[in-house]
Amino acid sequence: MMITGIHARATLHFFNSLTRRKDPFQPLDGQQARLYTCGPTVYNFAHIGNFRAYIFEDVLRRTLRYAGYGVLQVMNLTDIDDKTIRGSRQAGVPLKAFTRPFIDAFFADLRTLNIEPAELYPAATDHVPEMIALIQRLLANGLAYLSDDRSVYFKVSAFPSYGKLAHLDLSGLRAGARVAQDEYEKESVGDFALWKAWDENDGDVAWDSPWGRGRPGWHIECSAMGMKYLGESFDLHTGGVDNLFPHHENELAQSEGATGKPFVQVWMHCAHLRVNGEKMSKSLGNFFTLRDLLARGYAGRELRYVLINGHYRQALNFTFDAVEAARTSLARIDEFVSRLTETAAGAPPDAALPAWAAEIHRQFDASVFDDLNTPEALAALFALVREGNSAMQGGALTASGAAAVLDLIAGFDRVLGLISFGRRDARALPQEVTQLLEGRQAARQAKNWAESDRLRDELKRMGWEVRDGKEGQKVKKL
RNA sequence: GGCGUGAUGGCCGAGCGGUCAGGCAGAGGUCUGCAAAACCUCGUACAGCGGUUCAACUCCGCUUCACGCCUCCA
Repeated sequence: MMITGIHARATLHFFNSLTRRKDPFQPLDGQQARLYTCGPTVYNFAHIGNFRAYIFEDVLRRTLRYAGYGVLQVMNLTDIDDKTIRGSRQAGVPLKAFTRPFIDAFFADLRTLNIEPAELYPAATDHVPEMIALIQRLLANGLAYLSDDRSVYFKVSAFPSYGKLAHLDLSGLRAGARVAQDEYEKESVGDFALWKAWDENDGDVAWDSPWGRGRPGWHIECSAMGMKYLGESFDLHTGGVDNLFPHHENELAQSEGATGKPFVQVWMHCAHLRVNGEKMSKSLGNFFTLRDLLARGYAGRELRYVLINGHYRQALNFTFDAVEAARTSLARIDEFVSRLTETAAGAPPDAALPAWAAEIHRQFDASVFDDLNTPEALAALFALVREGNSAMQGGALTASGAAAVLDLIAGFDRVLGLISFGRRDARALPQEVTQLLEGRQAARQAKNWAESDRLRDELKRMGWEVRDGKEGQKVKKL
């Protein structure tokens, strides 16, 4: 790929939830971005709103690589939590057996959406010792305490900067209904569980610890696994906005409380996907899983297009009209790539792009490097489609020029991930199609338009679209 | 109540103090036997009211409406 490498040391800007500003970004070690992305809780199929976050993270890691950085990404699998435990008990199977199918489905869904795999997918169940060790550090630092029921809580009042990520002042926190049941175990309402003593709802999901049988709290999982694989300080931590508080706030407090070092350089959060103006969520029940949408005949890349057609920090309203529009838009891009490929005819790419393409290249890079502005990047892509088609139509694009533009578009797609997957391979035409085309060719030479149209209709019924151009008939599988 | 986000043309969706977002849909045109594709042209869009400014969709204030977080949630 020609463009690889020329972006080395590109200046990236990301909006940091911690500073609430767009800040310039550099990996701490100058080379490799270490990225922690909160993964799925594997008690059910993920929905398209969840995938908005995973696609945002995918665009992030692709952009980092496009910019010339290495990426080490960790995405955890949350398999210890109230819902996975409840599910496994209801199903009457061990926890690992209960979560396995949802983990498999999750990975299948990632492939459907052309989401690049992370380097590591650690599961909470495999990291309980690390979590216990971290809790011990917090106890030693006076930031945690053991309650009467042998649970361990984080002591928020002992960590003065608590609330700095979510920008919340918890001094006025009032006890809500949910909090009340634990209240007399905790010293303060804002305190949260690091270790939960076993209770009957946990069944046989329990681990031994210095404090007795029990299980880790949700937040400690990400701190422990993040630090294990990415170090005590790393570059980027992402998730949906609803993770900002309490989850990420707690993670930050636990991690910095244990190490005394800054935990994460940049926190990034993507906005919600809405349906009918409301957040799409499992608790509201207004969600579509990827499977639901595939069953309706939509393709992974069409959904991916819809999800990157809006900026990640802006709420996005999911509509079927938008998916239909995505389908048409993608067809136009595919058509362009085909024409370009034909024009290039295997020629080696020119060293320099045509001037118009070079300008679009600049625009594309500026867009994605500025806080992942994918809508603008798509606009640049369409500018390329328009200018390129125009140039080819006017015979102004040489084979080598077309090859160079093809390389450029392939470069764009390293970030967007829309073009190079989900397209049907060109296959040899079936015998009967070839015959009909030959018959049609003869009819056309005889200017027998009625017969020509009839054969075109027949081919269409068989699922082949024919177009007539200067070079003769072109056929495409519908 | 606290913190925060948003209101852009039929739909989706960027953006900036002063020449264009972009896509889809629609209208007209070029090309074509026709069709398709492609290209060209076409929309008095920036919630309302004030203010700042030579100039505001873009900055400030207020109003209205919508959405999110405030210990399940991507």
